[in-house]
Amino acid sequence: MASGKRDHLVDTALGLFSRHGYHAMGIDRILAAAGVAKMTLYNHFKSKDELILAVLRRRDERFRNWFMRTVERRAKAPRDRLLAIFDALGEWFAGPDFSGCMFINASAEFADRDDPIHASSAEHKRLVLGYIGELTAAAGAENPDELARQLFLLGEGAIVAAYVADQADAAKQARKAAEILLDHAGV
Amino acid sequence: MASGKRDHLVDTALGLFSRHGYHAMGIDRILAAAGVAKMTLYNHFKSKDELILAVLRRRDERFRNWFMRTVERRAKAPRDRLLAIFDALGEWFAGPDFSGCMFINASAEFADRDDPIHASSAEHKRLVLGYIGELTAAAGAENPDELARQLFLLGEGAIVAAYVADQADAAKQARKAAEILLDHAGV
DNA sequence: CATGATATAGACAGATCGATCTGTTTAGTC
DNA sequence: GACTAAACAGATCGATCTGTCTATATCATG
Repeated sequence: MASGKRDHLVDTALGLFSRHGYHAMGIDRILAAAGVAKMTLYNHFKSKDELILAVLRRRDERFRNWFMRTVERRAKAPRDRLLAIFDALGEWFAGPDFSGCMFINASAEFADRDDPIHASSAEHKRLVLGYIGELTAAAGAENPDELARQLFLLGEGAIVAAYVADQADAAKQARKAAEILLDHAGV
Repeated sequence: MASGKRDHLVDTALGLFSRHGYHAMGIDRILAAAGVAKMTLYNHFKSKDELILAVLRRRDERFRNWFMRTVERRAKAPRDRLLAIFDALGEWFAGPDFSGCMFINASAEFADRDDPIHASSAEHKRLVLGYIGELTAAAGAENPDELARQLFLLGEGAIVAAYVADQADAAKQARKAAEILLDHAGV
């Protein structure tokens, strides 16, 4: 087993950063929770920031995998899949430890646009938008890119509404708006 | 002048928290930037968290004032005012030191929903939503609350897209989507 | 001028932070 | 059984953090 410790460390950090934020969660608490020695961390990562980057990479991979699988399991027809985006979001929001989007939160704490952590978050959002663009193209929308961007805005807005403003049914509202946009786009 | 120092301190902290985040910005740097002694801060506030709360109260007051004035100056007809929401957002995003929404960012750093800072952010969003609801009601929408919530989602999504994903024209896209929703709502 | 409120500078306490270092133990392989 | 790589415990470092304290200075008002 090359580095099961590293994996375990990243997993533990993922949960703690997600629930408590990046600055507020110190490495000592992460190490204690993971049952891992400090030098093990610094053998695998140069710094806390690099651990955060590894966490974000894993979160991006897992989230997009889950998201795409859920959307494609919930619906088959292109239009239904575009609507299933918001059902998936609703499922996410209703989870027991929903703490907002780790990438939005990371950008909040690492405000400098040149910061690798901020850049990594931007890339994640770009990839999510790209996936929505695949769906709108498959649905034969007249302007698939524009439709994708508008649905993307509804999705991000729903995340904020659910997390910041505590609107439990934000995903449902976003879905209703999405239906109107889809109708208008002839999808 | 009862407490010009207090005002100046809150103003200085507002700019620094906005640009660098809440945990990353220590009080020593705020005090140095404001040219104010540390005891002056602790005479006016019990803690850093209370300074943050004062900053958020001021930001809420200023932002909503600016937002409502801008919307109402840009347009007179109810429908046009609903669209002007997104012109105002675009103006905000294009500003020289746009650093996202201080309330979204605050919720990211103070994740606990019971934290007064998180609660204050939720209240701000509720007030913004309420204002949009006034506009949709004035526009005679069939279901003004639902329309308001959907426009609100587009606005929040645009903030995230502009800040996290670096989409400079997010407000323009949101406006296009809003037009479709307004048409559909018979406004 | 005197007084009392307010602000000042700066040292200080105590905790915590990220990061480094040393030396030991464990696990797997030749 | 010997060698090696990895993880271990834990001391330690310098920096930074919030918050407290003291002693001095400023200033408006009676």
